[in-house]
Amino acid sequence: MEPAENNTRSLNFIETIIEEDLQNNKNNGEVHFRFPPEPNGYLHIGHAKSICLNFGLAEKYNGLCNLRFDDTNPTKEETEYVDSIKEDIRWLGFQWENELFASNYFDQLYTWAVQLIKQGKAYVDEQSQEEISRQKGVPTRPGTESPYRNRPVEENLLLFEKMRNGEVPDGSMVLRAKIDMSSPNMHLRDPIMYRVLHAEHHRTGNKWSIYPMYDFAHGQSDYIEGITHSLCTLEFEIHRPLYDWFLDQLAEEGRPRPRQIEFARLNLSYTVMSKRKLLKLVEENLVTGWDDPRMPTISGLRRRGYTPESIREFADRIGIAKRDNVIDVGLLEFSVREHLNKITPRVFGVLNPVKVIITNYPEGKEEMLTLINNPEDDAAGTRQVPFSRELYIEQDDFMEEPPRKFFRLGPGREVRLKGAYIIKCEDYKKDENGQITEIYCTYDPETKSGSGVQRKVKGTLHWVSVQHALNAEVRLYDRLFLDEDPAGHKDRDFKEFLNPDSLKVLQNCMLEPSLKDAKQGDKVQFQRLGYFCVDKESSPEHLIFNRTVPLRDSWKRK
RNA sequence: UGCCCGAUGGUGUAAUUGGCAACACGUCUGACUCUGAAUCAGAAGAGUCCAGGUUCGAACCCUGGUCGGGCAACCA
Repeated sequence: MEPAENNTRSLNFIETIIEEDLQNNKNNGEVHFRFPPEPNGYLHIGHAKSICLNFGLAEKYNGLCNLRFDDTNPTKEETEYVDSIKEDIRWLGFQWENELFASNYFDQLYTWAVQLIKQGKAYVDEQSQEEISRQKGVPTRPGTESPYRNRPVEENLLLFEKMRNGEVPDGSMVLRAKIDMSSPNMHLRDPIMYRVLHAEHHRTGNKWSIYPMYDFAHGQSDYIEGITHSLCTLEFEIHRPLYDWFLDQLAEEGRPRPRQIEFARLNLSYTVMSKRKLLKLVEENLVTGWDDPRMPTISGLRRRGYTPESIREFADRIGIAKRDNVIDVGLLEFSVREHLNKITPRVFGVLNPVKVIITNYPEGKEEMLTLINNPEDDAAGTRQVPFSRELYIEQDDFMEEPPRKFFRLGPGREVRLKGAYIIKCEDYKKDENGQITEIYCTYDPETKSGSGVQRKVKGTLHWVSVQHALNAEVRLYDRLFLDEDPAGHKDRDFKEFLNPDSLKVLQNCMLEPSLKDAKQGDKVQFQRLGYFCVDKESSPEHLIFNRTVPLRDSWKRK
């Protein structure tokens, strides 16, 4: 196997480590990863980065990747989240080797805890939370030792037993590792291993009244599963000495010993990424749910019309490193456009319709015109679109007093109706508000598309035949926040930066009839406008399209 | 004022491990165009946080600073 040889792309720092390990035949040349979400919320694009990293590395180096739910805190975790997480990972296109739970290891963890007690390396502390936290000291000053720190092993054993048996109330006791209260690393100041929690666990029910803390569970879970490279985000860097300390006590010779490696989490401009903040948006109904198309959640992006391929491509583009970063949301948008451009059929949809009447086109006549479905994909074929005397075009495509560089319709101007004819604006009608109500045009029968005419006009418009048009609702989504870094302001709440126009709902949009049977999730390009997909709330009676992302627009930008 | 990380165009990531900074997004030109899209061609934009040092040669090594992030939950 020569992973990197047919790929000239340079390695990121984690791949470099892995290839070194492989070369040294560390862990018998095997690599095993895991993605370890806590089932306390929905996955977001930041998790996607981690998923793509772990599963991607497993694929690249012919290894395995587990899915492990880090479910050590029953007060926050729910099955609903387990299910959504699995769905999202599968949707992204990855398959885990084993579906596991940290709670699978509660017995083993308990055994290890007892072992540490017996070795005099753990003790039961009966002080209050406040007391313990006070003794912990501050980063710049050492802590002080608990009065219970040196109680006899037998007593510790007995008390720990009581904790497990549910004989003591929540918060009354904890099991602590005996390490070093004066360590400059706060996490080494006798960290808590177990707390008493009389809570029902989503998997173990009421079996336990004590639950291990992250630090006592994570590394050992990795070890049990034979994980070789345990990848996590930077905030766990300071935990690594503790991760290693537990393994030093418990790991046996000859078994793969996991190595924790930290990388920088993803930050995206114009959004927030913390589960807490996302939960807030959901709870306060500032969005419609975890899968609101404006959310950076996987389910939100899916509903918005993103493809798994585009997200994986994005994850690939942003790279892996250790420095803090903020990725321009434009890069995400570029990634979807790139994919959608290749795969979506082009269709006509008029979002803000205004009627065009072609005065020299026979009344009652209609013809079927042949349109190319996707110029990027010959296999996509063609479709028939009805043309008739009365059409809808976009309001934006007509101006009473257009500037020179406006290539669209205006009094006396000519444009091509895509796939149809060149028309000329002869007249128009306004209502009392100055709103254009009807535009009168003549068409040139000699200019039918495909007839070989050479006459050129600068502008090309999309259109929909009035009598054949499908009525639809279209939801235009924009970024959720107006500020590049809504969570980055010390004195302002991130919600102050919500974009009031992040959703515009348009009714009575006019679509070409081929969209009649569009199904949930179908993706199309409304020509000249953007990429859209059929929302889950859509029905044949009431079509609803979400705008995934607009087309690049070098006209509007000026 | 402790400890741990980090610092390369506007944004991200690279640089064959010491050999005169590359790629992508973005921006700007232009070509093409029956999508002002896509595509194609080109341009601008950093001299690698700063100051020393080692070296024929430093983004890479050393020293000292500066700035940014993280760490004081019975959360993960």
